[in-house]
Amino acid sequence: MIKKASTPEILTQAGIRPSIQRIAVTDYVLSHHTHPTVDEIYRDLTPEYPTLSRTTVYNTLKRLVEAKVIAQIDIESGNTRFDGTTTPHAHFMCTECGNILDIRLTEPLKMPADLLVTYTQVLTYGYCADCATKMKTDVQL
Amino acid sequence: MIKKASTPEILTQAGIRPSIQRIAVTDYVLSHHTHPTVDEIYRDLTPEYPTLSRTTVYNTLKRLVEAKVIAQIDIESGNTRFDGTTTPHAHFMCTECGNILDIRLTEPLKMPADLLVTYTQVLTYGYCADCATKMKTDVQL
DNA sequence: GCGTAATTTTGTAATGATTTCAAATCTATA
DNA sequence: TATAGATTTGAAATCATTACAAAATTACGC
Repeated sequence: MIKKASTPEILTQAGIRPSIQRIAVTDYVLSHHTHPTVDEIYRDLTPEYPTLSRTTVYNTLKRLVEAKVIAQIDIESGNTRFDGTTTPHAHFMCTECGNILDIRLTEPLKMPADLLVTYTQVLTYGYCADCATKMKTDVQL
Repeated sequence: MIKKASTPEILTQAGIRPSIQRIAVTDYVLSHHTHPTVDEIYRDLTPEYPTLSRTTVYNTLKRLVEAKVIAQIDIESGNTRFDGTTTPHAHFMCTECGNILDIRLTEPLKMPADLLVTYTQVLTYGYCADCATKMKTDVQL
């Protein structure tokens, strides 16, 4: 039986001292699978942590990304998003409704052997199932 | 014998009126395979076109991307880059020296059938061949 | 060619995400 | 409990990008 590590444990293992704020931010990203932005995280945590500063959110997220506890997703320029899932997977963003989906990659990318690849980001764009069908209805294809 | 389209022709076909400035910016991106940033393009064109405005460079690049004449690469957050090659290929950025390489994709990504994918960006990071060997030497692996 | 409307360019100002920084607060430990 | 070190905070700075309105250029009818 493997016990799931608690957020403070995860932080300690990553060499990050588990302060109240860091636990809150980490918890948020690990438990919400919505690929939240800095501001979404800040807004949602503010009611419970009224003194929380945006800077702390920025600093914490940066350290979490560096420690590979979470992943940074630059799928939308000008709005960095974060992902609690760090196992390799692709992302799809619907350009119509803005939804971001996780896509399981079936095969690893074949990269030239002389490159030492440490990180890969696969970003795809288009119309999600819902928006694609809505469009067909709208234009009577 | 297929004749290569001239830059004004390319612009006209894309529905963009070929002004002097637009031709210069388009030419620059199509002929430099360095994945330039807005500022690199602006700086390099300024000597020949002293009145050129940064806004014009931004506007032109935006229209070119929309018309799919060039591609936008968001491999480095906070520094949008542009690519004259629009055929599908991946990018690799060396986090040590900053070089960006084109990577030919051997197999298309398998995406869920219910998604209508219109654009894909594959971004990879790590150490290029040169920097990887330098590191080995440095640390005496 | 000339005048007028439409388009494009320009430069400045505004925006907005992110970073910097120093003071205030908190935490660990002796 | 005192103190040093780490963390948090909030205001100010930074920097890429966008908005906007005036100036310049271009297209086109007369």
